[in-house]
Amino acid sequence: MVRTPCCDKTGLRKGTWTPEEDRKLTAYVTRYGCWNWRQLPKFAGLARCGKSCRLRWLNYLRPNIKRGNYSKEEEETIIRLHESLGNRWSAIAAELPGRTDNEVKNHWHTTLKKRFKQKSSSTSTPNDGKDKNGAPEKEGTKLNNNANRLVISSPNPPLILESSMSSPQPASSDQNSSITADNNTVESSRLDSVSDDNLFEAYEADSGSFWTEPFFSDSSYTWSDMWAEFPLLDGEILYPFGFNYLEGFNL
DNA sequence: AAGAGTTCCAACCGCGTACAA
DNA sequence: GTTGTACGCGGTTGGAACTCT
Repeated sequence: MVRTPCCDKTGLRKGTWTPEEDRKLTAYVTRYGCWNWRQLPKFAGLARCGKSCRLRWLNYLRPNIKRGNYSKEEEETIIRLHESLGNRWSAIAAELPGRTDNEVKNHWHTTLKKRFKQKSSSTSTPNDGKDKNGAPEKEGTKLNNNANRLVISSPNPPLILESSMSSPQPASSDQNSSITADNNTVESSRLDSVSDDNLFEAYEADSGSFWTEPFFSDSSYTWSDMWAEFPLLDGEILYPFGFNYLEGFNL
């Protein structure tokens, strides 16, 4: 699905994400987490609004996203939950591992709705006794929003250090951090020379499951997998908080 | 082959909620 | 209690891909 990229008045890009943007976002989020969606694009070197970054990550780039055909079981689950919850897509998607609310919603509108209508036309009206979302109006159906929220955050939210024009620290307190005091950059040689496993050893050891779980609840998907998918380009330096891109941004 | 119509889905937008100041 | 900020959710849109004529 390709949308013509364009720019809005503020210079922020809109429209289809390029592979380069995807790579930047993925590289940044997997390393530093989503400590602040609003600020993230600046540090990740993306000319996108935070909202757009969040959506792209959650609906497309996030690990373990299941794409492609829906199984019969998944479709039945969607139909069943839609009957009881209405258009609460995030709640429905929560019951379908690897599926996003957007994807579930799209699948409903493109495929299942028609099927459901055909099925129910012979029986009763589907919206009888339902609220504005199409959910049954009964006590206790109001969901706790927080319960359905995907929490992707660092236990140690990165801080912006004014004195050094520095930026949020990596999510772990890695003593061997490759961030240097003077130029605040990651040493590309280190990134280039170490294996993927070594690169994240310290992170995983330091922060344990807290840091990895939100992204890799499926243990079969690892940092190595992620970096294999989104490697740094030849000679590219990943600046931890986007110092190579800060020009033009007012912090 | 080509134009028209339809389908699919990525992405945008607006609103509601949570939370901090 | 009010205001401002950030985030999440659901509705909607736009355009490529696909199908039909």
